[in-house]
Amino acid sequence: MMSEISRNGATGGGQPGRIGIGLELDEIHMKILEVLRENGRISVAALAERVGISRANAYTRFEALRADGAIKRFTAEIDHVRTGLGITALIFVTVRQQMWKQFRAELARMPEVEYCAITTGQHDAMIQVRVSDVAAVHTMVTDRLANIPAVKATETVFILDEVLKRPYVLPSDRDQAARAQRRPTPETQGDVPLGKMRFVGAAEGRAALRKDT
Amino acid sequence: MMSEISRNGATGGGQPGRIGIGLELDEIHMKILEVLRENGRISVAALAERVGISRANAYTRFEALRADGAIKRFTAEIDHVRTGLGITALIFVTVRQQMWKQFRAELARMPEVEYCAITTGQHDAMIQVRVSDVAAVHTMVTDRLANIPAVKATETVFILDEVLKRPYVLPSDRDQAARAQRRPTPETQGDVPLGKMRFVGAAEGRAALRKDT
DNA sequence: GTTGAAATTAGTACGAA
DNA sequence: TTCGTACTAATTTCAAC
Repeated sequence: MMSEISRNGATGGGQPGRIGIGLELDEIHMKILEVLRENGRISVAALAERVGISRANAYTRFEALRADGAIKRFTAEIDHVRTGLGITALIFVTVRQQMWKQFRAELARMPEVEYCAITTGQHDAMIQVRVSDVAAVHTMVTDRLANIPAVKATETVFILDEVLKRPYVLPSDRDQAARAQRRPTPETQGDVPLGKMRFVGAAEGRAALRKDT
Repeated sequence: MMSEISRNGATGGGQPGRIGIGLELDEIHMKILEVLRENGRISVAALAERVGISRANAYTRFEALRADGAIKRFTAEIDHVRTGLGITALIFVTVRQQMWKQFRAELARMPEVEYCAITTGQHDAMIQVRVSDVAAVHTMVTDRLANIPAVKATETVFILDEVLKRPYVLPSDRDQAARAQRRPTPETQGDVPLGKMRFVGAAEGRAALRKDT
């Protein structure tokens, strides 16, 4: 039902961290992942053909990727609107320090939470919830989250539209985007003042896009 | 590579909207989705057994769910750290009104973007990116996003840890959480001041959890 | 909506390159 | 390692109930 997933170690960049433990991923492994993220139910035989290796090899690599953990699981993407959970919201949570364990434990008891990440910045965590109506969001925030001592404050935002959702990003995508990257002149930074990445004041002229709460 | 997905219509709650078009989802359909989101590669035969229906019935329903769009696709969940994309960041974007089309078009050209949602609140959109190191985030924001005229401002936040990621939330989960919901007293709102859901000031005593930019 | 049997396909094992 | 083949087991299809 729930799953602990890899720590990022956002300081990263330097040490290889957990990378390299287990098998080395070559180009063919990446190709396999590429196919599998688009069609998780493809047969290994068809996979072998699309990647250009023998069936036996495909079975070996497929199993290796699974055993190594590079492939964590296979899943079905579901249309939430069709299943009656058409409302999606993001709740930014400020957590009392040293009460993280409790916060995590409570999260596990909330099935409407699809995703939770610990973030830098103004808040400590972001959770994404899927519910049937806007009232359920309010209930969730005021009744359930508010009852967790670890939660100091929240800020809720509704998702109006999910524009893009890629199955899973892979490094090989970068290569395909190489040409897309060649644009007028990289030096010309346009008219957008983005020197610092954080806390660029961004509250102006967006009176629209606001229909709730 | 990219996929347009369902509009939420956050006003929701009232009209059934797109729900009901196509097939009615009964309890068994939900059970099927439940199994499939956890194990997208299970055989239909095994699925039938776990759900408690005949194989022929399972095939019929499986195909119906696929055709109807309730199941959008099957995908493999990949360990990003193992594939070399260990850094995850959220970029909140303020978009110039009436330049949304351009913004979306540019998004499609950025393979490092895994997710993009249009939100209410302080910003207009949130995008999630996966890259190999923190420098790549900076490059992405200053070189690529800054060059899009539609982008007025951005605010970047790093994800330090992904605590929870459910394959896909279903309404049936709510039922299982019914008992979890029974807690001391729902009226006792604890010590958290959460009357309004939005813009509860949340900048205090979180000096830690900050290692970047 | 179910069961059971045929046809097809998937998964395994092993020797050769 | 990877490939090709033969073998075994399982799945999917299609029929009748």
